[in-house]
Amino acid sequence: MNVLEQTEETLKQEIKAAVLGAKLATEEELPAVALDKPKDKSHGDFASNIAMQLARIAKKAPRQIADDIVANLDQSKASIEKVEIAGPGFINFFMKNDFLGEIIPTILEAKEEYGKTDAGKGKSVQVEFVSVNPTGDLHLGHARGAAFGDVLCNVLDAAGYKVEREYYINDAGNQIGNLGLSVEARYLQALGQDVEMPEDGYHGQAIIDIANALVTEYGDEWAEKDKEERIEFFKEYGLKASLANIEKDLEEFGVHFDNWFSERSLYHDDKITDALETLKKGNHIYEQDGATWFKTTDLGDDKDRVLIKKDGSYTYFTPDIAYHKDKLDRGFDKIINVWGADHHGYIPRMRAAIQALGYPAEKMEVKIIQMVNLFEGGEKVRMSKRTGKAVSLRDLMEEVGVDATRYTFITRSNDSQLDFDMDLAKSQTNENPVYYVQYAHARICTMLEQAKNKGFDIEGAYDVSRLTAEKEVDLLKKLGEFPKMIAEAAEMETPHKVTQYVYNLATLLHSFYNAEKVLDQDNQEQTSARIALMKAVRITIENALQLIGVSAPEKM
RNA sequence: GUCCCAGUAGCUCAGCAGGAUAGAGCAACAGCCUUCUAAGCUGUGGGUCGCAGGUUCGAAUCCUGCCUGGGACGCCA
Repeated sequence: MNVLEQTEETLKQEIKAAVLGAKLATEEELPAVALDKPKDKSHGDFASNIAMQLARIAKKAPRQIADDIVANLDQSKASIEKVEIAGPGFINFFMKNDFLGEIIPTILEAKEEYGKTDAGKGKSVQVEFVSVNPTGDLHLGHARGAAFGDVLCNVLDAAGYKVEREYYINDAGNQIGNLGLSVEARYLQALGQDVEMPEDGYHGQAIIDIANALVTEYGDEWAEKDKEERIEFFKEYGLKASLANIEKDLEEFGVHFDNWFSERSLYHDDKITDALETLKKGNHIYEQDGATWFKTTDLGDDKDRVLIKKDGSYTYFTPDIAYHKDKLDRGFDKIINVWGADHHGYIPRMRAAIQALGYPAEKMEVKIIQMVNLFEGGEKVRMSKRTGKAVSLRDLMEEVGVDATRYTFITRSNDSQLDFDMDLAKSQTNENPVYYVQYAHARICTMLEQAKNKGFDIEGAYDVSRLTAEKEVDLLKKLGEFPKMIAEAAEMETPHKVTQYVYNLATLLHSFYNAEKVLDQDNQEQTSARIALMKAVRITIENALQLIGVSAPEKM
């Protein structure tokens, strides 16, 4: 627990004691004491709405209750400077700023560990994300999902959860057959033959590249062979090549998976028959029209779903149930699926499956990533699956860069659609928030460099009580919030809070920088205190950027 | 027709585990570089929080209905 949280906790205890002391409510009646940070500084450091909440219980006017509470408050214990009652009955607490003095030593001590907490209490969470079919490149939408999933994992990890990142490889369905046919067509085209792409073929550049690689490696050897044998070979070759591409792109994007789970393994390990058996035992299965059905309507879905088609093959759903059973059987406290918006309709049936498998529905959580609209030159770019014309993750990394791409994706809530403006993301101007934050970091680095050159002792003793200027106090308070912000982002699964936080911190830094001079030969004490502050800000910015997966440059 | 997401400043979006005068960036306007990086700072203007009800001491936030935009509703994956 850091200083700020400790202060808050003590204050809560004192308020509770005061309420009980004033006999406004019994222990059982007392609602949880909540403190929030007022937006307006004139409302103090913390505000409590407890008086309003007690109005009904105590049968008194909120302001009267607030008076009673304040009268019973032992102000010495919680390092309170001043208490005010305001508005309809808010109690505003102004804290003695001495508690802020702890923040800098805490940060300088913790370094890259600053921000981490045990808020998650070691609970295990598995996050499955990206999981793109291995049939081509990752496009814009996948990139958003990748960034979101990865940063969510970073945040969960920092907040004390045990996190596992997993990619589910759909290497067993029809799409792999189509992949084989697509590679074949491209291969024969590369050899100059006039063949058409299959109906549900994959038109992306990635397949053309794979076909070209085949030509380079085998020449026209495969054109001569038996068609069936050829397609079988191309299937496996295409699968391997696609996966390698995907993994390479993701690694370059800074996304690393702990586990790549193959759908095929579910067949080999009899996991699918096991899962079906479990459903059958629970009486969730029936036969109709020559197919096997899962009665998901019993569990909140709006229609029943086929598991085994008339032709005897499984639907996509069936191995996916087995996959989820496998995940749950592995004993995670929670599994999170990050899905594209086009899959949201799939949630009720999966939730039904979770329950039919004997798990509580809440074990699985689905985060839906809304669509990304691409803008270039002020125009919305139309993507076409058929022609394969789409902006890929690779394009983004090459044209925009990893930092700006990741940052941009994490600025918005996952359930808002996102306009991705290529020109803006590429621009190295003040319109682009990622540079604004990185600039703050680089600025501090330059200052510290200068301090060294000018002979200041940047490792020496400092007296934090010298930091009393308004902008210094603002910075200190913001720095103190960092661990709590991470814990909140983890609990609410809202990684975009991190970009918001670090942007605000950068704003305070820039503002401070313009108002105050750090290095002052005539004021050594103030200088050492400010150097320590700058170091703490730098560490916090770097840690925040680290969570987002964005670099913290020392020079720009 | 059913379901999901969104609707907040001119634009893009935060805020939505109910709280005080609704925020940020961009755009607009006016200032700040002989001084640690001007990719920066300071200030001004800008709002029926889609609409209508309801719950509440209190609603952008919760509930219901409607409107608009996007998406999903396969024995495809």
